[in-house]
Amino acid sequence: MSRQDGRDRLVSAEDADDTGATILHADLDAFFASVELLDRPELRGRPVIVGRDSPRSVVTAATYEARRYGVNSAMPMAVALRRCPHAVVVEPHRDRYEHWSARFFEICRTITPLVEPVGIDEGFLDVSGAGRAIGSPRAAAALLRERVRERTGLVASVGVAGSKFVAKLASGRAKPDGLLVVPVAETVAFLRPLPVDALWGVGGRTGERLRGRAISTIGELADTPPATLRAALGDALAQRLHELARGIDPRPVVTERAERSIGRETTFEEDVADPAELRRVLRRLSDDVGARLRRAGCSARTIAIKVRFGDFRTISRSRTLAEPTDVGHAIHEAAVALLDAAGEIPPVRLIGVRAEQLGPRTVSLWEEDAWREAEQAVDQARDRFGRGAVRPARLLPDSGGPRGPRRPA
DNA sequence: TCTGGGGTCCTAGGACCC
DNA sequence: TCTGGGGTCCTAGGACCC
Repeated sequence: MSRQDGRDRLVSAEDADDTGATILHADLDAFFASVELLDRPELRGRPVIVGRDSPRSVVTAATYEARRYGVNSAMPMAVALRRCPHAVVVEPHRDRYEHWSARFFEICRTITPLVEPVGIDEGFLDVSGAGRAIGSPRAAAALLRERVRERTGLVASVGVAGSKFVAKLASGRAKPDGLLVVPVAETVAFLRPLPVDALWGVGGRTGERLRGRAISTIGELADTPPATLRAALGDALAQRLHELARGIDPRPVVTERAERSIGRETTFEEDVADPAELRRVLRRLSDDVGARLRRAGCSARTIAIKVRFGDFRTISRSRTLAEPTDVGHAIHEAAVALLDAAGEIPPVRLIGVRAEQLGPRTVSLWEEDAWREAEQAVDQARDRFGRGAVRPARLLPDSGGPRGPRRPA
């Protein structure tokens, strides 16, 4: 895999053959860190790490100056600071990232309406139908980079290829501040020498498993009989990887995708053993999930909890409801029942709630209606006065809260 | 070194139905 | 009599991605 510090950067010549290479992958360089630099230009040129200042936090993003010291995303903050003690640590500002992310995708849509966001800071563009004003795929990529730089001050690296997967690899190789075209005819030659970890879907575990079978490069994987691969990896993954390794990736650029789950989880600074405390936190998380379901116009059929213990062992429990819900109160009841059913548990490091099996909102018939109305009132007040303006009394510690609304007669 | 939070997809076993 | 097979749903866990 690329080292992420830009040392194996690869960009293509002006005259690279982009015939048929109609997929672009655009990726903002060191996005969160770059946004922080927009707001604090005096930090330019210094190693900057974005992350929370908390004992269990990890690196959210790092500038290239910090990456040169071996600092990378998802690394524990303590490790990062040992490697780069003079780094400047900046707390994340979600709302700023969302703002610039929206600007970025708007600019992408000036190139083509066929834009598929992937997370907050990258996306695919299908430029096969781009008009004369935009030009060839390579010209489209160059124009996109120019517009992003002019209109945001951020830098996008762009990969241009015949498929999503190869375009994504190309943008990764082009970083930072680069543009790489992989000519369609050279796709397989480009792929073969790369390590298997470069394949989409190969992480630490699968990489190890493959190397254990003497499969280290994409070329070696492409040459492995499918049956051998299936035995090692299971049917679905084996087939996907075998195709990707031979440059086969027919996935189209999709502009919209339905959400499949909505969840919220939190890690405690110190493990929590007190069941009452766990229930209170579940309340907060459940109310948040409910609010997000209502905003999305969804109801959930299944509620799941996730609990991680001090030793990092993690369990999940889920339950399908008699009736779908978008009400925090009902989500909380289900979550607490699941937690109780788990029995005696060790102290908890992380707890989370997730709403699954989402569908369009359904009208509920029972007591939830009253809860739903109460929670909608809170939604509206929050919309008017801002987050944090309203906090149901039952969320306050030790209050026990008022009694819930009564079941309709 | 000691591991966040938002997600997606896959596997495997058991229940249940025909 | 001691035992089929396919399909679907549910649940738990795991790998992976950004």
